Amino acid sequence: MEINTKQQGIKVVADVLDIVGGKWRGQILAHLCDAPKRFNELKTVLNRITSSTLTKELRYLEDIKMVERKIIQDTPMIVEYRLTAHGMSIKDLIYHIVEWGLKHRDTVFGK
Amino acid sequence: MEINTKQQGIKVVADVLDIVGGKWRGQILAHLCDAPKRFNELKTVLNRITSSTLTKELRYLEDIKMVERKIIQDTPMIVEYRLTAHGMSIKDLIYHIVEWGLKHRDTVFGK
DNA sequence: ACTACCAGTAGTTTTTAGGATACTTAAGCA
DNA sequence: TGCTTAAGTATCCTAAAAACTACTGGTAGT
Repeated sequence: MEINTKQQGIKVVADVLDIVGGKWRGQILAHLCDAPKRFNELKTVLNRITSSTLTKELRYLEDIKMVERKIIQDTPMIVEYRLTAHGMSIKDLIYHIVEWGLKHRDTVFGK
Repeated sequence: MEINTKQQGIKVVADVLDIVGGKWRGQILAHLCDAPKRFNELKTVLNRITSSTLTKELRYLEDIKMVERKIIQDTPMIVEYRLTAHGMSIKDLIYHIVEWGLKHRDTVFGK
């Protein structure tokens, strides 16, 4: 199982990590894998993220069609974020990340 | 398949992305998945990385026991980097990242 | 009347990652 | 007598990411 077929593989790794990486994007996607969530739900569950950062990250994920923003009701404004059909495809990958993380946490995250 | 069992899952996502994320770590690991490589081999294949950055990243990966540094010969100093037994376990994950990336590149990396 | 909730926006400041540039040591080559 | 290779170090610097602070408007609760 060769990863680097004509240098294609490695570039893709960088691209994917651009989407899923950073301090918050992976976590946001992971939370949305389980169920759609509202703005403040995400804010609560993502410890210590600020409104402005959360907004920015969500807008980015919308732009690349991973996440959908749906206004449920206005006044009081209620907004729901959910994975798009396309965004759902990330679920498997996130699952693999979690699996690896749980298995190797002691060796790697230790100390 | 629930990801967030008692908030455990999501924290792990952040931790794993810390290891594999950033501009270079994923790429370095991906290259080492295929075969051990020497410092300057990595430097060549990772386009435009600087020596100091490469050194920093490799030291980090050593610290967390993902990568092993082996001096093959001194004067001229020849050093080889390879995945540790433990580091090998990342191969599957990288493979999944590549797979997702290749499948979804058009939708997400387009424009 | 006051307070909190909801989903943000605006502007500024801090932090961090990564880049640029110059330098090192020792051997071998020409 | 330099020039090259290998694997780095040491400093400084910049651009981007994220944090901090303050504010919005309309509604419901006490």
